[in-house]
Amino acid sequence: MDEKGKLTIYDIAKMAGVSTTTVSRAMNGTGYVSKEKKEKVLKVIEEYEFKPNAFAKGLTTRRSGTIGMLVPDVINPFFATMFTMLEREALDHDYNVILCNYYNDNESAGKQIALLEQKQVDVLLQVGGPTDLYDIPVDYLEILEKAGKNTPIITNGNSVGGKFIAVQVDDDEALKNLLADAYEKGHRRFAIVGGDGRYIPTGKKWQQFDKVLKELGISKENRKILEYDNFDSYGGGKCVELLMEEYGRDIPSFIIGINESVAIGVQKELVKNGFLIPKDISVAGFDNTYLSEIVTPSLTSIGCDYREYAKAVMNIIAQLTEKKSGYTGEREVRVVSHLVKRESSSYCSDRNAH
Amino acid sequence: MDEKGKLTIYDIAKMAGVSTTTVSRAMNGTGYVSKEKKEKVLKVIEEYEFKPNAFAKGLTTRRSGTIGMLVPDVINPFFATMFTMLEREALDHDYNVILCNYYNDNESAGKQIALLEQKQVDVLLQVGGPTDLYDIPVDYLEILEKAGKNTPIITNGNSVGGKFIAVQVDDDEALKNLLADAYEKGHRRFAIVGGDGRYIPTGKKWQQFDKVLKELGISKENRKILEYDNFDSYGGGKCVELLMEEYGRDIPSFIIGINESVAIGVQKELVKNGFLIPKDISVAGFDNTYLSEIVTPSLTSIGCDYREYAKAVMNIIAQLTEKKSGYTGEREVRVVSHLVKRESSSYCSDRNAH
DNA sequence: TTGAAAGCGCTAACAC
DNA sequence: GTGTTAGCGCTTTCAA
Repeated sequence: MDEKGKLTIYDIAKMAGVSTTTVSRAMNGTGYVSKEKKEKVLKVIEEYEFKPNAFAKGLTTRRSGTIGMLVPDVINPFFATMFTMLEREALDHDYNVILCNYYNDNESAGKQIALLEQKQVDVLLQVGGPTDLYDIPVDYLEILEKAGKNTPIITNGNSVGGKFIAVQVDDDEALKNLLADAYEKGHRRFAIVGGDGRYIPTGKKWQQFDKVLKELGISKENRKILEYDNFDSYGGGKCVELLMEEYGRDIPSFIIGINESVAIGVQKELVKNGFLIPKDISVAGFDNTYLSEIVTPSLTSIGCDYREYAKAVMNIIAQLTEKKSGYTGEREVRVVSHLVKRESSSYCSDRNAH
Repeated sequence: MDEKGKLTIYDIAKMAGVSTTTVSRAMNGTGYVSKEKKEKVLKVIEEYEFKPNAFAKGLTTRRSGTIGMLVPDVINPFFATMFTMLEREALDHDYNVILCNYYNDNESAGKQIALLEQKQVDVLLQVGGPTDLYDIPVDYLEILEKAGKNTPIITNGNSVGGKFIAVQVDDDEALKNLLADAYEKGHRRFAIVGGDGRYIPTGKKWQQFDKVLKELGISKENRKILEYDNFDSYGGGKCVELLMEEYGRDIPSFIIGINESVAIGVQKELVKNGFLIPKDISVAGFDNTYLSEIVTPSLTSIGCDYREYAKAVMNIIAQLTEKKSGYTGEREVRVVSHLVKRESSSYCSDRNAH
């Protein structure tokens, strides 16, 4: 027992009348231990609530049981939900998650990654931010690749040609359903607003938006893509302003925000300008966190099952940390989204206007 | 250099032509090192981007540079904001935060705490949940106290007679200002809804609500306290239903939700029932996260400066981990809240009705 | 001002 | 099946 009163494996070994090896084996289920000794050891451990020192363990095993997760902003419910579900899965595997916010500040991200490396995280998961870009900035990529030499990296965007593992959200089918349904309900003028085309998730949504509407026979000018380099509700409001500058009050009847925050900003600005939702304009968004549920009116939204996403990630991590062979699974995994219809979208009120 | 290609302090020592002791001293600023050697060592470290293994370091120093933070639910922006600000402060001190959600499940919390103990977190911070109770359940308290023998514990509620350190949010002054302003604007019938009186934050808000209104001469029946054991928007909606059951449409003109989520639920349910906010009813809440800003109408809210809160916590942690003396500061620290008025509260439309 | 050497608490060959 | 022993990579006495 050390000075702080903490038990060590030696104390347990002594009390159970066995060697430390046997204690270690009994705890971890590695190697042979007779049933009686195992029970004895486990009983002592339980009785004294022995908790092995993770530092000593990590020093020898070179595994920490810790996942480093990098996100731009947990205050955004999308990332919070991602984290929450991952953490829940991780706990089932006796993993912890160190969550790092980097506020879209690549320098801060660099510092965080260095700290995570020191702490010997078993894997680095980056959700959102630079790894979502088609072209990751070279300086940032360099930081990641250096870390990647010792630590596997998972992203939700770019796999950089298989260097990292990407677990992506696939909105294609759900977006198609959303648009088909809107068409069915009489909408003929659409817009998708906000976001930045350099980002993979934005790019994919745009492509599918354009493709599906084209197939439905919607003309180019009625399938408006409005880029606005901002992913929060402020950006959504701004987009409505821009639409009104262009069309006056005759703006598209179906507006999709590039993510949930943008869609909420769109709603707020529409209401401010006297539009009724969904009577005058229908609105939809992505991400489908609890926010879509609580805003007024509640928001039609496309999002993945976060639990499923977390399971996919944990599944990869489990494979990654099994020392036996290297990782042999896919370098790009997809988790599909679903459409949840709520109050913000409905029939087009003047289906013959256009 | 070990098999994974990672540098050790031995490699650095060799390259710099000094002993490992000197390298250690140069890195950590402990003990004497001549200027030249120090510079030499630091140059080598920088050049090879040496990152000392935190396990080995922690094994000897018994400090991890990690804070364990326990919250019921990071998806709730209140906790997310708390975490974000703490993490930012922590990073400035080269600390990381391991965030643990326990979903109001004390058993899960127990498992998380055990894991955090193994990982040798320097301090345990619990925000929300059982530690907010005037009477912490004995089984939970036992878990905490056991952990507390090796690890200092900070809560935002109960200090359990000085056993833990409590950093509390003090809403008293801001709540007084809110009520005085409402009175000024003609409101004479008030309600504070949601929450559970066994929780310290709820209890304190109730006390102040009652005290201030009494002083303003508001009768007992016009300073309604409606308990509802639920802290989310669902609970807020439910409270409006209950008020309407009791008063019909003649409900109090000024309704305060016990927290932000509840207030948002109140707003949503009022709108659903055809009330206009703030024309018919004014609404206010607590917490004042970005949600208060983005909901429609934006919500008048009372909340602390989270940055300031985080600084207070980090300040304590810094003192706690300075080995020299034990912690000598206060066992209960307060961070004051401020009132932010927004669209949801305004004049009472029928100031002479009661 | 510097370095040799002894741990920190655990795991994993290896030998029995 | 079980135990002995040699590390893992750092810090920290202690002696020089």
